[in-house]
Formats: sequence, structure tokens, C-alpha cells
Amino acid sequence: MLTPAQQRTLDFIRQYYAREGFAPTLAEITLGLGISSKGSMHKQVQALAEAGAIHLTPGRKRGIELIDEVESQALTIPLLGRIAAGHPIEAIPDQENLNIAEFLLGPGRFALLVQGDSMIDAGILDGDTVIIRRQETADDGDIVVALIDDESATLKRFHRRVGNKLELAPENKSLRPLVFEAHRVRIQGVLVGQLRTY
Amino acid sequence: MLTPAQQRTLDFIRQYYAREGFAPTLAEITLGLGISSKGSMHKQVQALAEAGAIHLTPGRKRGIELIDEVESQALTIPLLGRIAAGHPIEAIPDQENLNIAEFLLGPGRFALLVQGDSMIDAGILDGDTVIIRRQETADDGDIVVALIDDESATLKRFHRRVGNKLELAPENKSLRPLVFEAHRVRIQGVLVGQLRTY
DNA sequence: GAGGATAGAGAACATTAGGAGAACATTCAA
DNA sequence: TTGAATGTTCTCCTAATGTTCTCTATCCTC
Repeated sequence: MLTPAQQRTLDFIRQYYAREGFAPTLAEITLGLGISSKGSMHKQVQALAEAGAIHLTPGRKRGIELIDEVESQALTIPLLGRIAAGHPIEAIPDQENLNIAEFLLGPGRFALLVQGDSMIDAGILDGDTVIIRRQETADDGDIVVALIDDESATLKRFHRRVGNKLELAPENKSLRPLVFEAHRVRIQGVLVGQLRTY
Repeated sequence: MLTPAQQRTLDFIRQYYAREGFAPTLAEITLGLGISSKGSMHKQVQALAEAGAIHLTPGRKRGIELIDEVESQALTIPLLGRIAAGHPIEAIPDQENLNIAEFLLGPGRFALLVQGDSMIDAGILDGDTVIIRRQETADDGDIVVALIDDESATLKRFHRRVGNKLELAPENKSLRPLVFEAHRVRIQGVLVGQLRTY
């Protein structure tokens, strides 16, 4: 069971690794998390290693290795091909199976049931399930789950605005974007998937 | 069994854990449930531990661990609750995990990649994956994969028309429904799911 | 009403987690 | 070979947090 600081650290290492292709240094982690002591960070990283979340090669620079999560079990469905109105189904070479687990499961993800039509123009309907990856920051244009005033949650498209303000825009022509001071909004995660059953 | 207050507490802990990746503090639970005494909450949490619903590490901060019904953990994703613009995330009773497998997989199912915008008003966008169950008949109003003249395939909404005719209707205001003699159309399957990744 | 079970308030206290920062050791690339 | 970059090991600090009390207030059943 990870502590909050450990979880933040792990999330940062994962993101860094995904972005750069190699592990961060202690100094980079401290910087990324707004801490100033790499000694303290060393403690965190050690704790992560003991918890089995990462593997460390002592002394080595950038010596952090991520430990693969439980291998995603085979959860595949045959992918027949591409369908476009008015054409035959076109087979997709070298990809006869779709691994759903790989698409939707992963560390730090959770699902939410969407209620309401505010994202309908983005193809997210009332009753759909969305898959969210937990993270506290977002890029401009991401669809995020945001907590406003630590109270009401909402799924909206995220934009930065001048003057330390944020815009949360629904994808529905009949609704208007909302603009908030940055400090009132806490991002809880970004949309990584969506699914629906009939 | 659990008392109502214990159930509320457990639900909150589950939701918090899925969202944050670590357990809440007593103070956070009390706050989340609208209570003001962490001493009382301590009692609740102790009771939950005795009931076997959670595991506690005494003295430790955020020392609550959820007890997994391990099962097919690799195939499930925590379902936090229902999100509606402007409300807190509302927990869904008795459904804290979503099993992706049973959600989308099943006998006789296959996937297709959608190309084009002909079903956009049904929330099916260009690039989405749809899950189809193989069957040769369909009910009025189903969305089906149909083969026309044994040649071109298409994903459309299916309607019966008088005179042994069938209508295949796109869900896109700028496109018109097509009507065929029944013998020209062969239904290959009906839409049972849809998914999208970002 | 008595008595138990359940909820909660709130105060006092003890411990932990997270962090600062200095000093030192090691790695690695030029 | 060498020095900057980076990891390691300390010691110290403190706010955040768990623990333990004692009191109240409802319910419910008998």
C-alpha cells in the first residue's frame, strides 16, 4: 500500500518514463514534484523499491526500472477489419486481434458512468462509461474529470486561459463553457477511453 | 453484516482509493461523509476491520487497506460512480468494479473499426471500434452490419418497410436513408458495444 | 422506562510521514 | 584521467494523522 508521496512519485516516474523513454534522476523527480531535497526523495524511491513498485540498481544513474503490472491477461476479440459505408469490409493486415485490456486497463485508471448530454458532440452519450487515468495536470484540449471547489465533479474539455484561469467546455452546442480561477479547479484525471453497450 | 454507517464509510473509502491511489485519512472520511469527529470515525473503521471488510495497520497514516476479492483482477477496473455535471460523483451501490470481459466479450462477437461519420449522431465516430454479435436477423431499430448485394458492407440502423423492403438509415442529418429490397440485404450482425481510446 | 446497540462530538496525546539540507561516495562521459 | 552529475547516508524538524478518552443522543426491543 503506497503512501500519497510514494504514489505521486511513482506516477511521476511513470509519466517521465513514458515521455522520455528512460528513468528520471532523483533531482528531476524532486523538481517535478516541487520538492527541494533529493535526500528525502531517495527515501521515497527506496520505499517504492521495497514495496515492489519499482526495481533499483544501486549507485547507477537513472537506475530506476518500472516493474510491469500483472501481465494483462489475454482479453482479445477478433478484429475483422474496417467498415466504411459503401465499401466491402477491408481487412487490416497484421492485426487480427484487438487486445481490450491493453486499451482500457492500466495503472491508475478507473471508470465513471456518464450522466447527461454535456459531452454529446464528442460522442460521449448519457449512460456511457468513460475510462479515466488519474493525473493532476492536463494538456490544453484534454477531456478531464475536474472537481470544482472540492465539491462538484464534471467531465469537460480543458483549456487554459489568460490570467491563471481555466475553461471547462462542454461538447454540446446548447451549453456554454465555464471559466474558473485555477485554484478552484482540481483535475482528477484525463479521459483515455470510452465504451458503451447496447 | 455491516451497519448503514459502516457501509457508507466503506463505500467512501473504496471510491477515494480508486480515485487517489491511496487510502483516505480519518479526517478526510469524516469530511466526505459530513461528520465532524475523527474519534467516532476511528471507531467505525475499527469495526470495519473487525468485520473483515478492510485491513488496518495500526498507527500508520492512511493505514487502511481494502481486502480484494482477488478473482480476475486483471480484467476489472474500479467503477467510481456516476458523474453528472455539477454534482459530486455519486457512488453506485453494489457495483464497485466493472468487468470489462463480460462487458464486451462473448460468443460470436467480433470487432470492426469504423471509418466515416455516417453514425455520428448515434455517438459512433470515425475511428471508433464497434463490437458486433454475429446474427442474421435483426429487430426493427437495431444498428446492424449489413452486406448489400453481397458486396458492400455498411453499419446502419435497421428498419422494416412495407412491401418486403428494408431501410438502412445512417445517423447523420446530412445523409439520407437507403431503402432496399429485402433479398439484396444480408445482415451479418448487430451492434452490441462500442469503444474508443484517446 | 431500562438497557443495549449505534452514531457522533470533541479534547488531549503520541507517532508517523514527508521533507530540509549537509557531507560524502560513486558513476560516466568527454 | 578527471570533474560534473548523480546516488547515498546522515541528522534534524514539524505538520499531519492515528489513538484513546469521556460525553450525548437516538433508536430499538423487551
